[in-house]
Amino acid sequence: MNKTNDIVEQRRKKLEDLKRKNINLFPNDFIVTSTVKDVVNIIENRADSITESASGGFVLAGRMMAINRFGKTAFIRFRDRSGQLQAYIRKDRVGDEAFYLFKQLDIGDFIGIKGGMFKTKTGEWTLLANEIKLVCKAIRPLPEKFHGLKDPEKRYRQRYLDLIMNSNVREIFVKRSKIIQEIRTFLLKRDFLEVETPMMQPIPGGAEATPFKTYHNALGMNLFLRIAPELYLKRLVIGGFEKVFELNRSFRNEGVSTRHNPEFTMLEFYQAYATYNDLMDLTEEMLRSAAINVTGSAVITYQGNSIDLGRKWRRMPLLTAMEEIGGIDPGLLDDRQKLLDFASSKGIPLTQKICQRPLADRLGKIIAKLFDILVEPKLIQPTYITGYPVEISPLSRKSDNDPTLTDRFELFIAGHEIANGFSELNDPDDQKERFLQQTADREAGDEEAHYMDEDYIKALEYGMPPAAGEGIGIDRLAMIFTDSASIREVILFPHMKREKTDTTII
RNA sequence: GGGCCGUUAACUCAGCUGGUAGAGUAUCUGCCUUUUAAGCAGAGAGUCGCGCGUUCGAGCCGCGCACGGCCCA
Repeated sequence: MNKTNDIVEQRRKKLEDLKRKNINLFPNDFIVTSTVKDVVNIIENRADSITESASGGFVLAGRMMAINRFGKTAFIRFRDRSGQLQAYIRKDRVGDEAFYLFKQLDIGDFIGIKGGMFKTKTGEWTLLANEIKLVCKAIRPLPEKFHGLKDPEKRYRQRYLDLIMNSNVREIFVKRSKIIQEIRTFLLKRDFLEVETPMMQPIPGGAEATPFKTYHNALGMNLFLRIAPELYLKRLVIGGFEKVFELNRSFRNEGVSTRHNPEFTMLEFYQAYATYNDLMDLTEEMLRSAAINVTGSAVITYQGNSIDLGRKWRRMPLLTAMEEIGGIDPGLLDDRQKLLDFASSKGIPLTQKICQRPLADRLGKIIAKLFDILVEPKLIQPTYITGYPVEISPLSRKSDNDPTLTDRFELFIAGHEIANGFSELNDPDDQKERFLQQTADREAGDEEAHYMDEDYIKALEYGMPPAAGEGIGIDRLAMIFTDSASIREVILFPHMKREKTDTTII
Protein backbone atom coordinates (compact mmCIF):
# COMPACT_ATOMS: atom_id res chain seq x y z
CA MET A 1 0.00 0.00 0.00
CA ASN A 2 1.71 3.09 -1.19
CA LYS A 3 0.66 6.13 0.75
CA THR A 4 1.57 8.39 -2.06
CA ASN A 5 -1.57 8.15 -2.29
CA ASP A 6 -3.53 9.40 0.38
CA ILE A 7 -3.97 12.63 -1.50
CA VAL A 8 -4.72 10.76 -4.68
CA GLU A 9 -7.30 8.64 -2.90
CA GLN A 10 -8.96 11.71 -1.48
CA ARG A 11 -9.12 13.24 -4.91
CA ARG A 12 -10.51 10.11 -6.45
CA LYS A 13 -13.23 10.12 -3.83
CA LYS A 14 -14.09 13.71 -4.70
CA LEU A 15 -14.08 12.74 -8.31
CA GLU A 16 -16.61 10.01 -7.69
CA ASP A 17 -18.86 12.48 -5.90
CA LEU A 18 -18.72 14.85 -8.84
CA LYS A 19 -19.44 12.04 -11.26
CA ARG A 20 -22.48 11.06 -9.23
CA LYS A 21 -23.72 14.60 -9.66
CA ASN A 22 -23.40 14.13 -13.43
CA ILE A 23 -20.54 16.52 -13.81
CA ASN A 24 -18.32 15.82 -16.76
CA LEU A 25 -14.76 15.73 -15.44
CA PHE A 26 -13.21 15.69 -18.90
CA PRO A 27 -15.41 17.76 -21.19
CA ASN A 28 -14.26 18.92 -24.58
CA ASP A 29 -16.76 21.62 -25.41
CA PHE A 30 -15.38 24.70 -23.72
CA ILE A 31 -14.59 27.30 -26.35
CA VAL A 32 -11.69 29.60 -25.50
CA THR A 33 -11.52 32.95 -27.21
CA SER A 34 -8.63 34.73 -25.49
CA THR A 35 -5.31 34.05 -23.89
CA VAL A 36 -4.14 35.73 -20.72
CA LYS A 37 -1.77 37.84 -22.76
CA ASP A 38 -4.54 39.00 -25.11
CA VAL A 39 -6.70 40.11 -22.24
CA VAL A 40 -3.93 41.91 -20.41
CA ASN A 41 -2.90 43.70 -23.60
CA ILE A 42 -6.43 44.80 -24.37
CA ILE A 43 -7.12 46.04 -20.89
CA GLU A 44 -3.85 47.87 -20.48
CA ASN A 45 -4.17 49.62 -23.80
CA ARG A 46 -7.57 51.10 -23.13
CA ALA A 47 -6.88 51.20 -19.45
CA ASP A 48 -6.93 54.58 -17.82
CA SER A 49 -10.26 54.99 -16.15
CA ILE A 50 -11.54 51.44 -16.15
CA THR A 51 -11.63 50.09 -12.67
CA GLU A 52 -14.42 47.66 -13.26
CA SER A 53 -15.39 46.32 -16.64
CA ALA A 54 -17.11 43.25 -15.43
CA SER A 55 -19.35 43.39 -18.41
CA GLY A 56 -16.45 42.37 -20.62
CA GLY A 57 -16.88 38.96 -22.14
CA PHE A 58 -13.45 37.40 -22.02
CA VAL A 59 -13.35 33.63 -22.22
CA LEU A 60 -10.17 31.96 -21.04
CA ALA A 61 -8.99 28.61 -19.85
CA GLY A 62 -5.96 27.35 -18.00
CA ARG A 63 -4.51 25.35 -15.16
CA MET A 64 -5.19 26.56 -11.62
CA MET A 65 -1.87 27.17 -9.88
CA ALA A 66 -3.08 28.69 -6.60
CA ILE A 67 -6.34 29.13 -4.70
CA ASN A 68 -7.05 31.47 -1.79
CA ARG A 69 -10.46 30.66 -0.42
CA PHE A 70 -12.56 33.06 1.70
CA GLY A 71 -15.82 31.34 2.42
CA LYS A 72 -18.10 32.68 -0.29
CA THR A 73 -15.33 34.04 -2.50
CA ALA A 74 -11.91 33.04 -3.66
CA PHE A 75 -8.90 34.35 -5.53
CA ILE A 76 -7.26 31.95 -7.88
CA ARG A 77 -4.29 32.04 -10.19
CA PHE A 78 -4.47 30.18 -13.44
CA ARG A 79 -2.08 29.84 -16.32
CA ASP A 80 -2.29 29.30 -20.04
CA ARG A 81 0.52 29.18 -22.59
CA SER A 82 0.83 32.94 -22.65
CA GLY A 83 1.01 33.71 -18.96
CA GLN A 84 -0.63 33.73 -15.58
CA LEU A 85 -3.63 35.69 -14.39
CA GLN A 86 -5.54 36.15 -11.17
CA ALA A 87 -9.27 35.63 -11.12
CA TYR A 88 -11.85 36.47 -8.48
CA ILE A 89 -14.69 34.04 -7.92
CA ARG A 90 -17.78 35.18 -5.96
CA LYS A 91 -20.67 32.99 -5.05
CA ASP A 92 -23.13 35.82 -5.67
CA ARG A 93 -21.81 36.13 -9.21
CA VAL A 94 -21.25 32.64 -10.52
CA GLY A 95 -24.27 31.17 -8.73
CA ASP A 96 -24.70 28.57 -6.01
CA GLU A 97 -24.30 25.54 -8.20
CA ALA A 98 -21.10 26.66 -9.93
CA PHE A 99 -19.68 27.83 -6.63
CA TYR A 100 -20.38 24.49 -5.03
CA LEU A 101 -18.58 22.79 -7.90
CA PHE A 102 -15.72 25.26 -7.65
CA LYS A 103 -15.31 24.36 -3.98
CA GLN A 104 -14.59 20.79 -5.02
CA LEU A 105 -11.78 21.81 -7.37
CA ASP A 106 -8.08 21.50 -6.66
CA ILE A 107 -4.84 23.18 -7.61
CA GLY A 108 -3.76 21.61 -10.87
CA ASP A 109 -7.25 21.34 -12.35
CA PHE A 110 -7.98 23.02 -15.64
CA ILE A 111 -10.81 25.54 -15.60
CA GLY A 112 -12.63 27.70 -18.09
CA ILE A 113 -13.70 31.19 -17.02
CA LYS A 114 -15.84 33.90 -18.53
CA GLY A 115 -15.72 37.40 -17.13
CA GLY A 116 -14.44 40.96 -17.24
CA MET A 117 -11.41 42.64 -15.81
CA PHE A 118 -11.14 44.84 -12.76
CA LYS A 119 -8.35 46.13 -10.55
CA THR A 120 -8.10 44.95 -6.97
CA LYS A 121 -7.29 47.15 -4.01
CA THR A 122 -3.66 46.35 -4.52
CA GLY A 123 -3.85 47.36 -8.14
CA GLU A 124 -3.63 43.96 -9.80
CA TRP A 125 -5.66 43.32 -12.93
CA THR A 126 -8.00 40.47 -12.10
CA LEU A 127 -10.63 38.57 -13.98
CA LEU A 128 -14.00 38.80 -12.25
CA ALA A 129 -15.67 35.52 -13.07
CA ASN A 130 -19.23 35.44 -14.31
CA GLU A 131 -18.93 31.74 -15.04
CA ILE A 132 -16.46 29.09 -14.04
CA LYS A 133 -16.33 25.55 -15.33
CA LEU A 134 -14.21 22.49 -14.83
CA VAL A 135 -12.36 21.65 -18.02
CA CYS A 136 -10.11 18.82 -16.80
CA LYS A 137 -9.72 17.23 -13.39
CA ALA A 138 -6.23 16.51 -12.06
CA ILE A 139 -5.93 13.38 -9.98
CA ARG A 140 -2.37 13.81 -8.80
CA PRO A 141 -1.29 16.85 -6.78
CA LEU A 142 1.28 19.30 -8.10
CA PRO A 143 4.52 19.89 -6.22
CA GLU A 144 4.53 22.62 -3.65
CA LYS A 145 4.20 26.09 -5.13
CA PHE A 146 6.93 27.94 -3.28
CA HIS A 147 9.92 25.65 -3.62
CA GLY A 148 8.72 24.07 -6.83
CA LEU A 149 10.24 20.85 -8.10
CA LYS A 150 13.98 20.64 -7.48
CA ASP A 151 14.99 16.99 -7.49
CA PRO A 152 16.93 16.76 -10.77
CA GLU A 153 15.96 13.15 -11.33
CA LYS A 154 12.26 13.96 -11.09
CA ARG A 155 12.70 17.10 -13.17
CA TYR A 156 14.13 15.08 -16.06
CA ARG A 157 11.96 12.00 -15.74
CA GLN A 158 8.78 14.04 -15.32
CA ARG A 159 9.65 17.04 -17.43
CA TYR A 160 5.99 18.02 -17.65
CA LEU A 161 6.05 18.76 -13.91
CA ASP A 162 9.27 20.69 -14.30
CA LEU A 163 7.61 22.77 -17.01
CA ILE A 164 4.48 23.35 -14.95
CA MET A 165 6.38 24.42 -11.85
CA ASN A 166 9.55 26.15 -13.04
CA SER A 167 9.12 29.15 -15.28
CA ASN A 168 12.85 29.41 -15.96
CA VAL A 169 12.73 25.93 -17.47
CA ARG A 170 9.91 26.96 -19.78
CA GLU A 171 11.99 29.94 -20.84
CA ILE A 172 14.99 27.78 -21.67
CA PHE A 173 13.00 25.68 -24.10
CA VAL A 174 11.35 28.68 -25.66
CA LYS A 175 14.81 30.12 -26.23
CA ARG A 176 16.03 26.86 -27.69
CA SER A 177 13.16 26.92 -30.13
CA LYS A 178 13.97 30.50 -31.07
CA ILE A 179 17.63 29.69 -31.66
CA ILE A 180 16.64 26.99 -34.11
CA GLN A 181 14.14 29.29 -35.81
CA GLU A 182 16.77 32.05 -36.12
CA ILE A 183 19.28 29.72 -37.71
CA ARG A 184 16.73 28.29 -40.10
CA THR A 185 15.56 31.73 -41.15
CA PHE A 186 19.14 32.95 -41.55
CA LEU A 187 20.02 30.11 -43.91
CA LEU A 188 16.78 30.21 -45.87
CA LYS A 189 17.29 33.91 -46.48
CA ARG A 190 20.66 33.10 -47.99
CA ASP A 191 19.17 30.66 -50.45
CA PHE A 192 20.04 27.45 -48.62
CA LEU A 193 17.66 24.55 -49.18
CA GLU A 194 16.52 22.58 -46.15
CA VAL A 195 16.60 18.83 -46.75
CA GLU A 196 16.13 15.57 -44.91
CA THR A 197 18.52 12.68 -45.43
CA PRO A 198 18.47 9.16 -43.97
CA MET A 199 18.76 8.72 -40.23
CA MET A 200 19.07 4.99 -40.83
CA GLN A 201 22.15 4.35 -42.88
CA PRO A 202 23.73 1.13 -44.17
CA ILE A 203 27.19 2.60 -43.60
CA PRO A 204 27.44 5.16 -40.80
CA GLY A 205 29.73 7.95 -41.88
CA GLY A 206 30.69 11.59 -41.52
CA ALA A 207 32.16 11.46 -38.03
CA GLU A 208 34.35 9.40 -35.77
CA ALA A 209 31.92 7.80 -33.36
CA THR A 210 30.32 4.50 -32.41
CA PRO A 211 26.88 4.09 -34.00
CA PHE A 212 23.68 2.46 -32.75
CA LYS A 213 22.87 -0.62 -34.72
CA THR A 214 19.47 -1.85 -35.81
CA TYR A 215 17.99 -4.31 -38.27
CA HIS A 216 15.44 -3.96 -41.03
CA ASN A 217 13.36 -7.13 -41.25
CA ALA A 218 11.91 -6.76 -44.73
CA LEU A 219 15.15 -5.65 -46.34
CA GLY A 220 17.06 -8.21 -44.31
CA MET A 221 19.88 -5.82 -43.56
CA ASN A 222 21.69 -4.12 -40.75
CA LEU A 223 21.21 -0.40 -40.48
CA PHE A 224 22.89 2.17 -38.28
CA LEU A 225 21.43 5.31 -36.79
CA ARG A 226 23.38 8.11 -38.36
CA ILE A 227 26.29 9.65 -36.50
CA ALA A 228 26.19 12.55 -38.97
CA PRO A 229 24.34 13.45 -42.18
CA GLU A 230 27.52 14.64 -43.89
CA LEU A 231 28.04 12.13 -46.68
CA TYR A 232 24.42 12.33 -47.82
CA LEU A 233 24.44 16.11 -47.84
CA LYS A 234 27.53 16.09 -50.02
CA ARG A 235 25.80 13.68 -52.39
CA LEU A 236 23.19 16.41 -52.72
CA VAL A 237 25.85 18.97 -53.55
CA ILE A 238 26.99 16.56 -56.27
CA GLY A 239 23.36 16.39 -57.38
CA GLY A 240 23.28 20.13 -57.90
CA PHE A 241 21.83 21.45 -54.65
CA GLU A 242 24.64 23.91 -54.18
CA LYS A 243 23.51 25.22 -50.83
CA VAL A 244 21.85 22.74 -48.51
CA PHE A 245 21.33 22.30 -44.81
CA GLU A 246 19.82 19.79 -42.45
CA LEU A 247 18.88 20.63 -38.88
CA ASN A 248 18.03 17.46 -37.02
CA ARG A 249 19.07 14.60 -34.80
CA SER A 250 22.16 12.42 -34.95
CA PHE A 251 22.98 9.54 -32.63
CA ARG A 252 26.20 8.39 -31.03
CA ASN A 253 26.50 5.30 -28.90
CA GLU A 254 28.62 6.68 -26.12
CA GLY A 255 28.37 7.71 -22.48
CA VAL A 256 26.10 10.42 -21.18
CA SER A 257 27.56 13.43 -19.43
CA THR A 258 26.88 17.08 -18.88
CA ARG A 259 27.96 17.57 -22.50
CA HIS A 260 26.75 14.39 -24.19
CA ASN A 261 23.35 12.93 -24.86
CA PRO A 262 23.13 9.86 -27.10
CA GLU A 263 20.85 11.71 -29.46
CA PHE A 264 21.65 15.31 -30.15
CA THR A 265 20.72 18.02 -32.59
CA MET A 266 23.13 19.23 -35.20
CA LEU A 267 23.00 21.72 -38.01
CA GLU A 268 25.00 20.70 -41.04
CA PHE A 269 25.23 22.93 -44.08
CA TYR A 270 27.16 22.85 -47.32
CA GLN A 271 27.90 25.54 -49.81
CA ALA A 272 29.44 25.02 -53.24
CA TYR A 273 32.19 27.40 -54.36
CA ALA A 274 32.82 28.44 -50.76
CA THR A 275 35.89 27.80 -48.62
CA TYR A 276 36.28 27.18 -44.94
CA ASN A 277 37.16 30.86 -44.58
CA ASP A 278 33.77 31.81 -46.02
CA LEU A 279 32.06 29.55 -43.50
CA MET A 280 33.90 31.12 -40.60
CA ASP A 281 32.57 34.50 -41.73
CA LEU A 282 29.08 33.11 -42.22
CA THR A 283 29.02 31.34 -38.84
CA GLU A 284 30.18 34.41 -37.05
CA GLU A 285 27.40 36.46 -38.60
CA MET A 286 24.80 33.77 -38.00
CA LEU A 287 25.55 33.16 -34.33
CA ARG A 288 26.00 36.83 -33.57
CA SER A 289 22.60 37.71 -34.98
CA ALA A 290 21.03 34.69 -33.28
CA ALA A 291 22.43 35.85 -29.94
CA ILE A 292 21.07 39.34 -30.44
CA ASN A 293 17.64 38.14 -31.56
CA VAL A 294 17.30 35.47 -28.89
CA THR A 295 18.98 36.96 -25.83
CA GLY A 296 18.81 40.63 -26.76
CA SER A 297 22.57 41.11 -26.77
CA ALA A 298 25.74 39.96 -28.48
CA VAL A 299 27.34 39.76 -25.05
CA ILE A 300 26.14 36.77 -23.07
CA THR A 301 27.06 35.42 -19.67
CA TYR A 302 27.94 31.79 -19.38
CA GLN A 303 28.73 30.29 -15.98
CA GLY A 304 30.13 33.56 -14.75
CA ASN A 305 32.10 34.36 -17.93
CA SER A 306 31.10 37.27 -20.06
CA ILE A 307 31.29 36.15 -23.68
CA ASP A 308 31.40 38.72 -26.41
CA LEU A 309 30.05 37.45 -29.72
CA GLY A 310 30.05 40.98 -31.10
CA ARG A 311 33.75 41.56 -31.60
CA LYS A 312 35.64 39.92 -34.46
CA TRP A 313 36.34 36.31 -33.45
CA ARG A 314 39.90 35.21 -32.97
CA ARG A 315 41.39 32.76 -35.50
CA MET A 316 44.46 30.74 -34.61
CA PRO A 317 46.21 27.76 -36.19
CA LEU A 318 46.09 24.58 -34.12
CA LEU A 319 49.85 24.27 -33.72
CA THR A 320 50.12 27.90 -32.62
CA ALA A 321 47.38 27.32 -30.07
CA MET A 322 49.19 24.24 -28.75
CA GLU A 323 52.27 26.35 -28.26
CA GLU A 324 50.84 29.64 -27.05
CA ILE A 325 47.82 28.46 -25.08
CA GLY A 326 48.76 24.87 -24.27
CA GLY A 327 52.33 25.74 -23.40
CA ILE A 328 53.87 22.94 -25.45
CA ASP A 329 57.34 23.37 -26.88
CA PRO A 330 56.82 23.45 -30.67
CA GLY A 331 59.81 21.11 -31.02
CA LEU A 332 57.64 18.33 -29.57
CA LEU A 333 54.78 18.69 -31.99
CA ASP A 334 56.15 16.60 -34.82
CA ASP A 335 57.31 13.64 -32.75
CA ARG A 336 54.77 11.29 -31.24
CA GLN A 337 57.19 9.73 -28.75
CA LYS A 338 58.24 13.11 -27.39
CA LEU A 339 54.59 14.08 -27.06
CA LEU A 340 53.77 10.88 -25.20
CA ASP A 341 56.67 11.51 -22.84
CA PHE A 342 55.52 15.09 -22.36
CA ALA A 343 51.99 13.88 -21.58
CA SER A 344 53.12 11.36 -19.02
CA SER A 345 55.47 13.89 -17.42
CA LYS A 346 52.43 16.14 -16.97
CA GLY A 347 50.37 13.24 -15.67
CA ILE A 348 48.00 13.39 -18.62
CA PRO A 349 46.62 9.92 -19.30
CA LEU A 350 46.15 9.15 -22.96
CA THR A 351 44.58 5.77 -22.53
CA GLN A 352 40.91 6.48 -22.72
CA LYS A 353 38.36 6.59 -25.44
CA ILE A 354 39.42 9.62 -27.38
CA CYS A 355 42.88 8.19 -27.75
CA GLN A 356 42.34 4.57 -27.02
CA ARG A 357 45.58 3.07 -28.20
CA PRO A 358 48.33 5.54 -27.27
CA LEU A 359 51.08 3.31 -28.54
CA ALA A 360 49.44 2.75 -31.88
CA ASP A 361 47.72 6.08 -32.44
CA ARG A 362 49.28 8.44 -34.81
CA LEU A 363 50.61 11.88 -34.10
CA GLY A 364 47.44 13.74 -35.03
CA LYS A 365 45.34 11.86 -32.50
CA ILE A 366 47.77 12.55 -29.72
CA ILE A 367 47.86 16.23 -30.61
CA ALA A 368 44.06 16.32 -30.66
CA LYS A 369 43.86 14.71 -27.24
CA LEU A 370 46.40 17.09 -25.74
CA PHE A 371 44.50 19.97 -27.31
CA ASP A 372 41.28 18.82 -25.65
CA ILE A 373 42.95 18.86 -22.25
CA LEU A 374 45.36 21.77 -22.44
CA VAL A 375 43.76 24.25 -24.81
CA GLU A 376 40.02 23.73 -25.22
CA PRO A 377 39.02 24.72 -21.65
CA LYS A 378 40.89 28.00 -22.06
CA LEU A 379 39.04 29.08 -25.20
CA ILE A 380 36.36 31.13 -23.50
CA GLN A 381 35.83 33.91 -26.03
CA PRO A 382 34.74 32.68 -29.46
CA THR A 383 37.80 31.29 -31.21
CA TYR A 384 38.37 29.48 -34.48
CA ILE A 385 41.19 26.97 -34.40
CA THR A 386 42.38 26.18 -37.92
CA GLY A 387 44.74 23.83 -39.73
CA TYR A 388 43.98 20.37 -38.39
CA PRO A 389 46.27 17.46 -39.32
CA VAL A 390 45.17 15.36 -42.29
CA GLU A 391 45.10 12.10 -40.34
CA ILE A 392 42.32 13.29 -38.04
CA SER A 393 40.43 15.02 -40.86
CA PRO A 394 39.60 12.26 -43.33
CA LEU A 395 36.91 14.26 -45.15
CA SER A 396 38.71 17.60 -45.35
CA ARG A 397 40.60 19.12 -48.22
CA LYS A 398 44.39 19.27 -47.84
CA SER A 399 45.88 22.74 -47.52
CA ASP A 400 47.54 23.91 -50.70
CA ASN A 401 50.55 25.20 -48.83
CA ASP A 402 51.01 22.29 -46.40
CA PRO A 403 49.73 18.84 -47.38
CA THR A 404 50.01 17.54 -43.79
CA LEU A 405 47.27 19.97 -42.76
CA THR A 406 43.70 20.55 -43.89
CA ASP A 407 41.55 23.59 -44.63
CA ARG A 408 39.54 22.95 -41.52
CA PHE A 409 38.46 24.83 -38.42
CA GLU A 410 36.70 24.20 -35.18
CA LEU A 411 34.85 26.85 -33.23
CA PHE A 412 35.14 27.05 -29.45
CA ILE A 413 33.02 29.15 -27.13
CA ALA A 414 33.16 29.01 -23.34
CA GLY A 415 35.51 26.04 -23.50
CA HIS A 416 33.02 24.04 -25.56
CA GLU A 417 33.49 22.76 -29.08
CA ILE A 418 30.57 24.30 -30.94
CA ALA A 419 31.29 23.80 -34.62
CA ASN A 420 33.51 21.93 -37.03
CA GLY A 421 33.86 22.94 -40.63
CA PHE A 422 36.13 22.57 -43.60
CA SER A 423 36.68 22.89 -47.28
CA GLU A 424 35.45 19.59 -48.62
CA LEU A 425 37.67 16.94 -50.04
CA ASN A 426 36.34 16.42 -53.56
CA ASP A 427 39.18 14.40 -55.11
CA PRO A 428 37.76 10.85 -55.20
CA ASP A 429 41.16 9.17 -55.30
CA ASP A 430 42.42 11.12 -52.30
CA GLN A 431 39.16 10.35 -50.49
CA LYS A 432 39.58 6.66 -51.23
CA GLU A 433 43.08 6.67 -49.80
CA ARG A 434 41.82 8.40 -46.66
CA PHE A 435 39.11 5.78 -46.26
CA LEU A 436 41.69 3.04 -46.70
CA GLN A 437 43.79 4.56 -43.94
CA GLN A 438 40.70 4.71 -41.74
CA THR A 439 39.90 1.11 -42.53
CA ALA A 440 43.41 0.14 -41.49
CA ASP A 441 42.95 2.05 -38.22
CA ARG A 442 39.67 0.27 -37.64
CA GLU A 443 41.33 -3.09 -38.19
CA ALA A 444 44.03 -2.01 -35.75
CA GLY A 445 41.33 -1.57 -33.12
CA ASP A 446 40.04 1.98 -33.50
CA GLU A 447 36.29 1.45 -33.29
CA GLU A 448 35.55 5.03 -34.18
CA ALA A 449 37.44 5.07 -37.46
CA HIS A 450 35.45 5.63 -40.64
CA TYR A 451 34.06 2.79 -42.70
CA MET A 452 34.94 2.53 -46.37
CA ASP A 453 32.02 3.94 -48.32
CA GLU A 454 32.40 2.87 -51.96
CA ASP A 455 29.11 4.43 -52.92
CA TYR A 456 30.30 7.82 -51.70
CA ILE A 457 33.53 7.45 -53.67
CA LYS A 458 31.46 6.62 -56.73
CA ALA A 459 29.41 9.78 -56.17
CA LEU A 460 32.59 11.87 -55.91
CA GLU A 461 33.78 10.38 -59.18
CA TYR A 462 30.87 12.13 -60.91
CA GLY A 463 32.38 15.38 -59.64
CA MET A 464 31.54 17.50 -56.61
CA PRO A 465 32.08 21.21 -57.11
CA PRO A 466 34.51 22.80 -54.68
CA ALA A 467 32.54 23.31 -51.50
CA ALA A 468 32.79 23.88 -47.80
CA GLY A 469 30.62 22.40 -45.09
CA GLU A 470 30.09 22.67 -41.39
CA GLY A 471 28.34 21.10 -38.43
CA ILE A 472 27.13 23.08 -35.43
CA GLY A 473 26.09 21.45 -32.17
CA ILE A 474 22.72 22.97 -31.41
CA ASP A 475 22.44 21.58 -27.89
CA ARG A 476 25.75 23.08 -26.87
CA LEU A 477 24.80 26.36 -28.48
CA ALA A 478 21.56 26.29 -26.52
CA MET A 479 23.54 25.65 -23.34
CA ILE A 480 25.63 28.72 -23.92
CA PHE A 481 22.69 30.93 -24.90
CA THR A 482 20.73 29.87 -21.81
CA ASP A 483 23.63 29.72 -19.36
CA SER A 484 22.98 26.02 -18.70
CA ALA A 485 25.75 23.95 -17.15
CA SER A 486 24.38 20.62 -18.36
CA ILE A 487 23.09 19.47 -21.74
CA ARG A 488 20.16 17.91 -19.87
CA GLU A 489 18.89 21.38 -19.15
CA VAL A 490 18.39 22.05 -22.85
CA ILE A 491 17.03 18.66 -23.94
CA LEU A 492 13.39 18.14 -23.04
CA PHE A 493 13.67 14.44 -22.33
CA PRO A 494 17.31 13.54 -21.73
CA HIS A 495 18.14 9.85 -21.73
CA MET A 496 18.41 8.17 -18.35
CA LYS A 497 18.55 4.65 -17.03
CA ARG A 498 15.21 3.01 -16.61
CA GLU A 499 13.46 3.24 -13.30
CA LYS A 500 12.82 -0.14 -11.68
CA THR A 501 9.10 0.26 -12.09
CA ASP A 502 9.34 0.71 -15.84
CA THR A 503 8.00 -2.01 -18.04
CA THR A 504 10.83 -3.98 -19.50
CA ILE A 505 10.80 -4.19 -23.26
CA ILE A 506 12.95 -6.86 -24.74
C1' G B 1 35.28 2.74 -15.64
C1' G B 2 37.06 5.74 -10.92
C1' G B 3 36.15 9.46 -6.91
C1' C B 4 32.91 12.52 -3.96
C1' C B 5 27.86 13.66 -2.66
C1' G B 6 22.64 12.52 -2.47
C1' U B 7 17.97 9.27 -1.92
C1' U B 8 13.39 10.64 4.95
C1' A B 9 5.36 12.58 4.05
C1' A B 10 2.63 14.59 -2.45
C1' C B 11 6.81 18.84 -2.66
C1' U B 12 11.08 21.43 -0.15
C1' C B 13 13.96 20.03 3.77
C1' A B 14 15.52 19.03 9.36
C1' G B 15 16.77 14.71 12.18
C1' C B 16 23.19 15.64 17.39
C1' U B 17 27.53 10.75 20.28
C1' G B 18 22.75 4.66 17.55
C1' G B 19 17.28 4.92 21.82
C1' U B 20 10.84 3.43 17.74
C1' A B 21 10.36 10.24 12.87
C1' G B 22 9.87 16.31 12.62
C1' A B 23 8.83 21.33 10.16
C1' G B 24 6.86 24.38 6.25
C1' U B 25 3.88 23.91 2.01
C1' A B 26 0.15 20.63 0.10
C1' U B 27 -4.21 17.56 1.81
C1' C B 28 -8.76 16.89 5.06
C1' U B 29 -12.68 19.34 8.71
C1' G B 30 -14.65 24.06 10.54
C1' C B 31 -14.81 29.74 10.20
C1' C B 32 -13.97 33.69 6.73
C1' U B 33 -16.84 38.44 0.34
C1' U B 34 -10.14 42.07 -2.00
C1' U B 35 -6.03 37.77 -1.09
C1' U B 36 -0.56 38.11 -2.88
C1' A B 37 3.71 32.00 0.15
C1' A B 38 -3.80 35.09 3.05
C1' G B 39 -5.42 34.17 8.29
C1' C B 40 -7.47 31.41 12.64
C1' A B 41 -8.77 26.49 15.04
C1' G B 42 -8.28 21.30 14.56
C1' A B 43 -6.85 16.49 11.97
C1' G B 44 -4.64 12.84 9.02
C1' A B 45 -0.39 11.50 6.38
C1' G B 46 6.24 7.89 6.31
C1' U B 47 8.51 0.28 3.49
C1' C B 48 13.54 6.75 6.24
C1' G B 49 15.86 4.00 -2.03
C1' C B 50 16.53 -1.76 -1.77
C1' G B 51 19.09 -6.01 0.58
C1' C B 52 22.35 -8.16 4.07
C1' G B 53 25.17 -7.46 8.48
C1' U B 54 26.81 -5.33 13.46
C1' U B 55 23.95 -4.22 17.93
C1' C B 56 19.57 -5.32 23.39
C1' G B 57 18.20 -1.50 19.78
C1' A B 58 19.77 1.21 13.04
C1' G B 59 17.04 6.95 9.38
C1' C B 60 22.08 7.27 11.73
C1' C B 61 27.48 2.36 11.82
C1' G B 62 29.56 -1.60 7.99
C1' C B 63 29.13 -4.27 3.24
C1' G B 64 26.57 -4.88 -1.39
C1' C B 65 23.05 -3.17 -5.02
C1' A B 66 19.78 0.49 -7.64
C1' C B 67 18.83 5.37 -9.28
C1' G B 68 20.48 10.42 -9.56
C1' G B 69 24.01 14.81 -9.31
C1' C B 70 28.95 16.77 -9.82
C1' C B 71 34.06 15.90 -10.95
C1' C B 72 37.78 12.79 -13.29
C1' A B 73 38.69 9.38 -17.41
